[in-house]
Amino acid sequence: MPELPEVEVVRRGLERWVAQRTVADAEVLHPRAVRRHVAGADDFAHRLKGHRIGTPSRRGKYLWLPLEDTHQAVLAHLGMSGQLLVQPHELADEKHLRIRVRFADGLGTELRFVDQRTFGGLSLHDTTPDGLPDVIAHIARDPLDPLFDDELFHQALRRKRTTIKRALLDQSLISGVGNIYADEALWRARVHYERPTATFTRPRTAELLGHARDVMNAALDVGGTSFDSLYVNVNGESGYFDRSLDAYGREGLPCRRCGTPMSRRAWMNRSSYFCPKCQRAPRS
DNA sequence: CCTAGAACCTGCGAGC
DNA sequence: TGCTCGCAGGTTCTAG
Repeated sequence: MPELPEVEVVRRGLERWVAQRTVADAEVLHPRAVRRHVAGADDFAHRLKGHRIGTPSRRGKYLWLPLEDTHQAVLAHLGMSGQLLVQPHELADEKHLRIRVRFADGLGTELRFVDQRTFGGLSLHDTTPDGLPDVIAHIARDPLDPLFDDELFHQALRRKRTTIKRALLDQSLISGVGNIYADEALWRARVHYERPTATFTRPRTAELLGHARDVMNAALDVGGTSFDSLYVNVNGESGYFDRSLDAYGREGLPCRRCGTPMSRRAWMNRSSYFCPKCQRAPRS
């Protein structure tokens, strides 16, 4: 389940292995993987051909490959199970290979988009003057972005009439935080997931943001999180951070701070993990 | 306009 | 053995 740290690891891999290479051709093996490319699979493949890839960028969980000398970029989202792999030509196709990009050079490798559940995909979009694909212009900066505005985020929290975990997952307020890191940051900050955002003071917002950054940076240091074999980085190497998780997936296990058994609650078609003692429920 | 909840998708494991 | 069902979850769409 790639979240921001995993996507950044992938971006770095692409920067090393794919940037500055020219596309020879692209092959779409499953149309759903390019469903966000409205003009269709043939158009997607045709438009990539002959263009050189620039330096990959990322915002939140989106990453994109600029096409040099155009105002367009290939936008990628990994969804829940997507992988971008750089593989030797001769290696057998993965079972869930959806898109293949070949290059016009003698390096002997190709870029593959593999995705079991096809929540993710690739698409081609015009870029804004600052190089951002137009369709993700509404996505907020992520907490690891040097230009993320803490005060702006705090003011947005105060205006909302919702609860904190919902806000953390709202990509228009803050991007790159998924279910796992939301639970981790809330546990570290000792905040219950249903605390109303309007009750947040400036110091409490700052503390929560600090914990979100800490847990993401820790994951980044070890190359991302993985819970099963679905996630591997651009070179096919898994990153393992799961042993370091304090909240996510720990139902019934003792809280690492106070020893109280951790709880799980069904929430928005998924789960929230928290310590019932350290993270007190707000008065309702 | 704002917020809450469902839908999308596929493989896996539990239960019958 | 083989079936059904629940679960995983980021984003987008729809309903209220």
